Amino acid sequence: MPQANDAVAALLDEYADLFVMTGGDPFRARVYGKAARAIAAYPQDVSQLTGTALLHIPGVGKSIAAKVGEVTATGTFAELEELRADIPDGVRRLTRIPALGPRRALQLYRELQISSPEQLREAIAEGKLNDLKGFGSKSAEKLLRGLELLARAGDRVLLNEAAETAAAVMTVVGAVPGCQRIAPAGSLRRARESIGDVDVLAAAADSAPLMAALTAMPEAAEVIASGPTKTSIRTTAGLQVDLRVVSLDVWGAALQYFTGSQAHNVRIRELAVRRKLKLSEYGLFDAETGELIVSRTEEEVYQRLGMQWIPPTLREDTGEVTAALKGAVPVLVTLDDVRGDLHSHTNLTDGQASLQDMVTAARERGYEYYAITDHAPNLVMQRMTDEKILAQREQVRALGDRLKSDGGRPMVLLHGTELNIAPDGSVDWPADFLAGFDVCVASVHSHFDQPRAEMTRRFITACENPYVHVIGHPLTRKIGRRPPVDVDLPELYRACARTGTALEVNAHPARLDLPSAHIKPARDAGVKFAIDTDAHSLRDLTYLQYGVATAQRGWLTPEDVITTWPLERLTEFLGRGR
DNA sequence: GCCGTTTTCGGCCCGACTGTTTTCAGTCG
Repeated sequence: MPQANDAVAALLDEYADLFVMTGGDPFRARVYGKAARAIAAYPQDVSQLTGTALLHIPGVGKSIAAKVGEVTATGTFAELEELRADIPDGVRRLTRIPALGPRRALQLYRELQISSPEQLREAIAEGKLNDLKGFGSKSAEKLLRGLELLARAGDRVLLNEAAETAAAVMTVVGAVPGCQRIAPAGSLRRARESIGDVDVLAAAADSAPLMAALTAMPEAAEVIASGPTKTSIRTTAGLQVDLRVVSLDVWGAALQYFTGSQAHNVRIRELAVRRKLKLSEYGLFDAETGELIVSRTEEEVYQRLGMQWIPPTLREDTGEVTAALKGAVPVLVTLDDVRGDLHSHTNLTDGQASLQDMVTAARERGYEYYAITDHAPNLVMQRMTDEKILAQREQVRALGDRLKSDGGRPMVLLHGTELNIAPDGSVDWPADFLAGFDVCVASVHSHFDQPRAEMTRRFITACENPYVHVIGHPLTRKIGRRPPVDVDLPELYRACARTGTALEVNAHPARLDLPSAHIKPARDAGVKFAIDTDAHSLRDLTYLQYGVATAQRGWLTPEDVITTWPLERLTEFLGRGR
């Protein structure tokens, strides 16, 4: 989706937030938020659209279209600037603290002049909140926990944002004459769930024009450091980007070195030393003579150290070096292995796109099967009814039939739902109704704070429901924003393995849930996985890659992932126990 | 502010939970 749309959407979102803070009509604020999401998901660049064309975007009327035009012309709009003048930016950041919403954030600012998380922490420590109306001891405690979570997330960004920044840098720097190769490195290449700074490695005989291209980018707000081998900038979005340039003949050694992780590199270099070798970003050398042995490719470097090449997603020093020495590195699941998606939404509930558009986009991705799984009635805000979901089923069946006969790429449509796991483990519909679905994902959407024993019981009850096939976003965390639920994981894994219930690897970059660290233990307990996008828009479908990378970080092979299986085998899995 | 009619203004995803409070505001999904 066009980048201009993201920028416009961000401003509308900010306006909606500030508008709510100042006590504005919440319905009006909601319209801005809704328009922002629609614009972010809109396939055409809104800065290129005329006023009347803008009105075709759902939720955009005359007033918002005019603001979009103003943003295109000036980079902002007047009403937003007025609110910005009233409320410091830090107050909006306060609302990123879980349990602190817009109204109380503004209260903190108006009554105690608190305009940053740091100031809030101090105020709590000094007991200043004690005599503030509406804030009791529980509030202070909860805010402190929220502050901790926020601090841990720090200035790190989600994987997709880092990847998009890297892509922009690679497009610009890669186009400079003399740039022979360019690739992402660091934690981005390893696909960690959040990224502190973006590392890009390039090869060129002369680094100067590449560095100049980076610092000249309009997104470069600040040049932190600039030299012949490394240049660092901070983007307008506050993200640090490091560009390193090496000569092409040391590409492999440099890529290995800058990909890390640090722990992995330490392990590898220790191994080199024991073999009377020395490994650096410039190559693998004979430790005594200093003679260069290999440096051109990563494969050569690993091979000369007596081990298999290790996929970047495994380089965390969690057993991959030992495996590589034994020739036992698993053949990891790849994007090409994935045959379908079992979790997606349409605008029947909270998705942005129509059934037809989602299906068309899924088909273009080359899926063999694709499931529509809109929300179920117990998530009341979604207003789902039996009638609506059954009517959708008719549409899905009809569309599925058309796909078979229109001569296009074959893709089987599945009709499912995303159920809500109630605090007692029950789900929205009784067995006879659930039996009508091809696939049921069941997820926790509320009551995140249940004690471990209850939460564990809750999940196990859901697993034991024969109509529940997949547990969606199992830990329900949002990276940097909401902690995972407290559940006895080994118990959960045992229940999944016993009942043949798959755990989802939710591909959304804000979720990546089940988190990679938990995937391998679950796999070892006999659990199968579904890599799903949980797509709420056409763009979300492209996030599948992050789910695959997360699965790789969990050492998964295609055998472990039901969404890589042929339809026949998948169908058998979905039909078990009935 | 947008939408869809009821075609000119009323309704807008709705309910539960929490912590605070004596009846409810704020937050969340």
